[in-house]
Amino acid sequence: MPGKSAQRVRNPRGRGPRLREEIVAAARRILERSGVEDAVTLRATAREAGVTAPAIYAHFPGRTEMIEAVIGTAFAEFVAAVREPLQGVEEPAQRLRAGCRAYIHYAHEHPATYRILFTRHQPSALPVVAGAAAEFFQDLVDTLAQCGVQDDAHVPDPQSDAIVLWLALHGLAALPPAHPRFPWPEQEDLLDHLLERLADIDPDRSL
Amino acid sequence: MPGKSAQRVRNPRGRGPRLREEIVAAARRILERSGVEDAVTLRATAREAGVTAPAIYAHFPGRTEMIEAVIGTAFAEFVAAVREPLQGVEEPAQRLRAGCRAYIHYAHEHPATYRILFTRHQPSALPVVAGAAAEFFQDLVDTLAQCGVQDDAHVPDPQSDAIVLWLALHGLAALPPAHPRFPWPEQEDLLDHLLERLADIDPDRSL
DNA sequence: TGTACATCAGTGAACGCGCGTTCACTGATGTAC
DNA sequence: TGTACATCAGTGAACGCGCGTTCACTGATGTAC
Repeated sequence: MPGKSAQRVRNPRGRGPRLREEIVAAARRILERSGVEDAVTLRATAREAGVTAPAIYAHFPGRTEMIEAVIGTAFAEFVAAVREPLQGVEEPAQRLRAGCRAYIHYAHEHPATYRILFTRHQPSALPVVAGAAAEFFQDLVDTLAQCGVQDDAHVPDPQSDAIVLWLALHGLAALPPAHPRFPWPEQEDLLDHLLERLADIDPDRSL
Repeated sequence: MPGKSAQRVRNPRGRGPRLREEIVAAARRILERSGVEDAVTLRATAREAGVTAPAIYAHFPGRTEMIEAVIGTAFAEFVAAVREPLQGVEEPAQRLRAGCRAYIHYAHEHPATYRILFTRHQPSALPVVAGAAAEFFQDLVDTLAQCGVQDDAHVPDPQSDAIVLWLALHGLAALPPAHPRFPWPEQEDLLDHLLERLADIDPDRSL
């Protein structure tokens, strides 16, 4: 009854819990392949993992909790992906640009995952999610503050500026894929323009 | 078999097509009530409309087309809602502010509808949608151009500025509802800040 | 004015399907004696 | 070293449900004669 292709070998004695990770990974593959959360059924996930449906109940109380686990894992991965390219970059403007690029890049590489993280009807109550969002945002505020945005007619306010920047980033991540017939400019150009307007950072395509 | 509450009376002879509108209206109620598109099943919509499921096939080839009709109707309503408050307002900055407020207002009053219009996996191929989006955006460009954004270190570029403004508006419309645990500032303040940064418009709470 | 008839706006029963979940079970494997 | 036994990692069959869609039908109503 499991997937014909998989030919999964049963986990050895102590290693049962390993299936949990395989289930989450399978669910994430289905999510990205189909693009929609409701394709991630318990049965489809079991098939993808090469296991029968009831086997999932050894690791999750039900489908709801399985999907919550997917969200938690994905959010952690997202935050890591946005942070990773900052390693070793010192100059604030370059840090900001690198982080924003990574944000957009992740969203376009994993559109369905991004959507489940940031556009869901039922927001996840997972502490992981709230924590990760706060962490990500604090990074943004700090970097922006280091950039020392100077606007003549404007009192510096990194907190509010960071929020507006995040809002625009989300727009850039989410809107073009949802309205592909609209004549969007190049993503890179849009990001440059956005950073210029919102963080006073000159375009720099060197990175 | 129809909904107990409805007690619908059958349409008179020539007025069969009226049911089409009732079906779309019923589907939109279910969409907003549930928050998710996949709750808008053919059977649930029929129940809500006070009709049996097969009756829908007289007006739509299937569920897919029924949902497309919902999207088309909703998009037209959205564009009208954003335009309506501009009537009679002449001053460009006030026009821009009024339009943006209406945008955000619509999104928060009809979150599920906004989501289906702007965050769908499968973008609608309806010409209505592409047309309405283009129309809405052209308004934004024109108004922004009339505002005559002046930035010292910046060549005016209403087209790009309008896009960035739209991206941020979308963020403001979509992100706070999806992450309610994040400590967002007041919507109005955020919108003010956003317009100040992206359109050089001073906060004016008079309107 | 009366009646046969066509049409219109639906109904009611049925189909096959995939779903989430429950339950009793199985067979390999480590452990105790 | 051999064997009984407990445990672990699952399987297989079954349930009731709501779904999209098809099909034959019905009953009210306007129209032709």
